[in-house]
Amino acid sequence: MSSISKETLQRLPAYLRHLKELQKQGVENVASKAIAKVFNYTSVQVRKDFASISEEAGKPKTGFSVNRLVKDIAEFLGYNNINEAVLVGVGNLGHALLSYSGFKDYGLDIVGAFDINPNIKLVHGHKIYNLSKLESFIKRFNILIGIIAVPKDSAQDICDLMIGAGIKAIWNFSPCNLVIPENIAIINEDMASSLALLSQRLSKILKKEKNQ
Amino acid sequence: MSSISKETLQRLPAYLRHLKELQKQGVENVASKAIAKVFNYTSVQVRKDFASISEEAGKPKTGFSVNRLVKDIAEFLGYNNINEAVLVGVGNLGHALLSYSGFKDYGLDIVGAFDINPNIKLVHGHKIYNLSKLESFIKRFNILIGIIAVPKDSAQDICDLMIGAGIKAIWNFSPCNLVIPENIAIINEDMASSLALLSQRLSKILKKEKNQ
DNA sequence: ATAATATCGATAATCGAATATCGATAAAAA
DNA sequence: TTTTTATCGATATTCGATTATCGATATTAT
Ligand SMILES: NC(=O)c1ccc[n+]([C@@H]2O[C@H](COP(=O)([O-])OP(=O)(O)OC[C@H]3O[C@@H](n4cnc5c(N)ncnc54)[C@H](O)[C@@H]3O)[C@@H](O)[C@H]2O)c1
Ligand SMILES: NC(=O)c1ccc[n+]([C@@H]2O[C@H](COP(=O)([O-])OP(=O)(O)OC[C@H]3O[C@@H](n4cnc5c(N)ncnc54)[C@H](O)[C@@H]3O)[C@@H](O)[C@H]2O)c1
Repeated sequence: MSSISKETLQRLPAYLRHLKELQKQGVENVASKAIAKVFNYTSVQVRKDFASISEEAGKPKTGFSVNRLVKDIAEFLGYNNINEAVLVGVGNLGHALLSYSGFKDYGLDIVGAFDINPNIKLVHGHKIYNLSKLESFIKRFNILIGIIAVPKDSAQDICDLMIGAGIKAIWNFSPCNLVIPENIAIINEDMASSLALLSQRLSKILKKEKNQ
Repeated sequence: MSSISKETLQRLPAYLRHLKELQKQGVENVASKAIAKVFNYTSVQVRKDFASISEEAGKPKTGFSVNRLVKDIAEFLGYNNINEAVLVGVGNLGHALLSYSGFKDYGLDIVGAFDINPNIKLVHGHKIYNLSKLESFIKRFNILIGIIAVPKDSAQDICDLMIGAGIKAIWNFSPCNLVIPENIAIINEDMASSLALLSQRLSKILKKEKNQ
C-alpha cells in the first residue's frame, strides 16, 4: 500500500480489465508472470504494482487471488463511488462521450451536458442544456469534474467558467493549453501526442524491415 | 539532434501548437523560460527538448527563433508527409474521429472507413465501406495505419484482420489488450487511464482543501 | 517424509528522465 | 567602451521507475 507512482496508477485500469476477464473465465489465481506476459511487462513490475494497492501478499507457487485483486484495484481507483461530471460541447466528440456507457465502469457519470447551439436538444437520452445554465447547474449539484469538448478557441472561456462555478478537475479534449490556477487538476487528452508516438514506432518498424 | 526520449516526443505536439500560436501573434523569438512557464516545465527541460530535435542553437538574451522551431518540430513529427489510415467501426466514436478535421494537421488522413453495419453509408462526406472490403482496401492502397473503434469483443478480430492485410501500426480506442506480433506498433488510447490520473489528482486537491 | 519447483517479497543495481549548476555569450544599459 | 543582464549549452546531480538478484516458502512430485 502507501504511495503510488503515476505510472503504476495508469497501468491499473488495464490490469483490472484483464483480471475481470480472468474472473469471468473462472480463473481463481494468477501469477505475476502470466500477467506480465499479456502486457509485455516484467513480472517484478507487476508484483510491485500489485503491492502498491493491495495489502494481500501473493503466495509462492500459486500467485495472486484474482477476486481479491479485482476488489482491491476497483476500490483503489474509486470505481465504487461514482463521480459526477458535466460535459460542455456536444458536437461530434461530445456526442460520442455522452453516448458512451463505459464511463460508469470507471466511476464517472456525466450528469449534465451543455452546448451553445440551441438546436442540440437531446442526445442518447440526455437533455442538452444551454450554456447559460452551466454555472448554476455546477453550483446546485456541486459538480467537481468538467469535460471540455468545444472548439479550441472557446476552450479557455469554458474552462474559466467551470472553475468560477466550482469545478476542481478538468478533462480537456480540446487541443490547447489551458491556463488554470494551481489548485485545479487537469488532464489534456492529447491525441496528437499519442499519434506522435505511434508514428515514431511505425517509422522504426519500417526502417528495421528495410534493413533485413 | 540524435536520439529522442519518449517523453520529449510526446511533448512536441503541444510545443508546436503553442509556437504556432506565437507565430500567428507575430512573435519572432522566444525564451525557453517563457515556454516553460506556459506548460509548467523547467526551462532546462524545454531547452533539452528543443536541442533534441533542432540543430539550431538558441541565442543568449534572445532565445529561439519561433519560425525555426515550428519548422523543425513539424519536420521531426513528420507533419509534412501525410500518413494514410483506415478506420474500422463507425459508431459514436468512429463518427467523431472521421468527422475530425484536425488529424490532417498531425499528418494523418483517414482514407477509408469500414463498418459491419450496412446501414451506415456516409459520414461527413466519407463513404463507409463494408467490412468485407477492408482487406483488399488495405492491400490495394498499401495502408500502414489502422484505427480500431469497434466494441471490445470485436477488437481482436479486427486487429488480426488488419495485420493480416499488412497494417503495421494500430491506434486502438477499444478498452482491451490486443495480442499482436512484435513487429507491429500499437497505441491504446485508454481513457480509463487518463481518468484514473485525473481522479487521483482531484482527491489530492480535495484533501488539501479540507486540511486548511 | 523429502526433494524439486514455481512463485513470492525485499533489497540492490541499473536506467532514463528531470533538474540544478555554472561558465560562456549576445544584447542592452550605463 | 565597459558593465550588467538575460539567456544559452554542457555537464553533473538527483530523482523516480524499472529490472535483476536472491533467500524464503507454499505446493507438487517423488
Ligand atoms: N472529433 C474528434 O474526434 C476529436 C478528436 C480530438 C480532439 N477533438 C477536439 O474536441 C473538440 C470538439 O470536437 P468536435 O469534433 O466535437 O467539434 P464540433 O464542432 O463537432 O463540436 C463542437 C461543439 O461545441 C459547441 N460549442 C462551440 N462553442 C461553444 C461554447 N462556447 N460553449 C458551449 N458549446 C460550444 C458547438 O455548438 C458544437 O456542438 C475540439 O476542440 C476538437 O479539436 C475532437
Ligand atoms: N464513445 C466513446 O466516447 C468511447 C470512449 C472510449 C472508448 N470507446 C470505445 O470505442 C469503441 C467504439 O465505441 P462507440 O461508442 O463508437 O460504440 P458504438 O457501438 O457506437 O459503435 C461501434 C461500431 O462498430 C461497428 N462494429 C461492430 N462490430 C464490428 C466489426 N466486427 N467490424 C466492423 N464494425 C463493427 C458497429 O456497427 C458500430 O457502428 C468501443 O470499444 C468503446 O469502448 C468509446
